[in-house]
Amino acid sequence: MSRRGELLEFAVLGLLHESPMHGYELRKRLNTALGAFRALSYGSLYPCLRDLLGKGWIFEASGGGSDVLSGSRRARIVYELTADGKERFQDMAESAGPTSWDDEEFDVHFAFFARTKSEVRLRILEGRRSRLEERLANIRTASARNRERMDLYTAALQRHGEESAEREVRWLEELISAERRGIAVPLTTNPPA
Amino acid sequence: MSRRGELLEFAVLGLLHESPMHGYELRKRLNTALGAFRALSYGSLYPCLRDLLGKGWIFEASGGGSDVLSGSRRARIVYELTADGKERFQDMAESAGPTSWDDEEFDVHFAFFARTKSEVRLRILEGRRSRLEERLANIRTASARNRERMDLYTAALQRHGEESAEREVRWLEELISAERRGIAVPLTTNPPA
DNA sequence: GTTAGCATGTAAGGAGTTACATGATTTT
DNA sequence: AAAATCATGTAACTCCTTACATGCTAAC
Repeated sequence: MSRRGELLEFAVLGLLHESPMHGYELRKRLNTALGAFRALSYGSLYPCLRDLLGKGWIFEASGGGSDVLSGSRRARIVYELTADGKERFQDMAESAGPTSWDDEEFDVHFAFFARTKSEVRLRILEGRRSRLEERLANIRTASARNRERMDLYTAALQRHGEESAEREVRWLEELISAERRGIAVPLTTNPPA
Repeated sequence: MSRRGELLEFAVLGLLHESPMHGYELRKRLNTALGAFRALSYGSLYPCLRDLLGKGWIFEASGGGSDVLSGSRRARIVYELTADGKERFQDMAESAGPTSWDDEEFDVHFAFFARTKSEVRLRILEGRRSRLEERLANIRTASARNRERMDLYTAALQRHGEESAEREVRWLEELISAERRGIAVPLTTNPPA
């Protein structure tokens, strides 16, 4: 029992793998860095951390880091990965199942691609692409079938969704061909001025 | 009790407002036409229909429609809106609260804009825009703050999210200015060849 | 001095999925 | 003859949010 948020656990382990952190900051990173978890609440995060402790994948490293905690605010609990935790993270990053192309799971996997084998990266990128192409096909047959009886706004929404999916497919295509050529990551566009 | 899926109820009423339908088809339309409910299951839909019946907002109009049901497959249950149901739908379409700019709720509201007052449409479009601009601001400060310690893939994911949000803001801007000029819906792009 | 941000947690409940149960019809 | 699609429904379970509870510090 207690299959509490596999995906959330994966994301938390991944962020802690980069550097030790306390809960409050973890939440902020989950909300911004990762596309998934736009609005994750503490009511999910803290119980998740409790479970990870129980499993022995993280431990409390409260006062020890390079973090400046001179002015004492409320005692922050800094979490760090155990050896087991690092192993679990690698297992999760290395495994690509049919759920890995779901919107949220894809985002999380992608965010940790730097610690994923190239071969697995490729499988996930391709899986994601065919998932989106499936979606596109559905939208297209649906809008062909209902052409007449659909009002302008519904059509506009569908068209917008179609365009977004098309853009993501192109993005994936770039990433896939770069991956095949052994290049790390193509920068999507020129950086903001 | 039984505050079962306000949003789902709204969407179902909206689709039935267009034309009577049975559950199976309703699900398909919810999955394709509306951006939300990409993967709605029967386990959510049928209980929802049961509740709507209980509230007297829809009724079973099984054999009566213009639908061809010559070759009898399994008896389909076709639902239709009651007068109360139409009223409820109008109330919901007309009301714009702070939740109306959430991803899913926005999509559903937008899909039914044809039956929404122009003034309300404008409020929802503007609310959605500022929600997205808020999100953009968050992403930008976060990526400025972490510039160094972020690996290429995490950065690429964030950049992609940023671009998607930017595109949606531009899309909204077109819709808003068209709405102000009293034009119905600008076609987003040239139709597919 | 009061609002906003930092920081951690719990209990109750909402909204949905998965897996199950059933069976006809059309396509391959 | 097998597989896919049509069609309806229930029970158990999962994951997450909301609302609550607490208290300190920085900015306005």
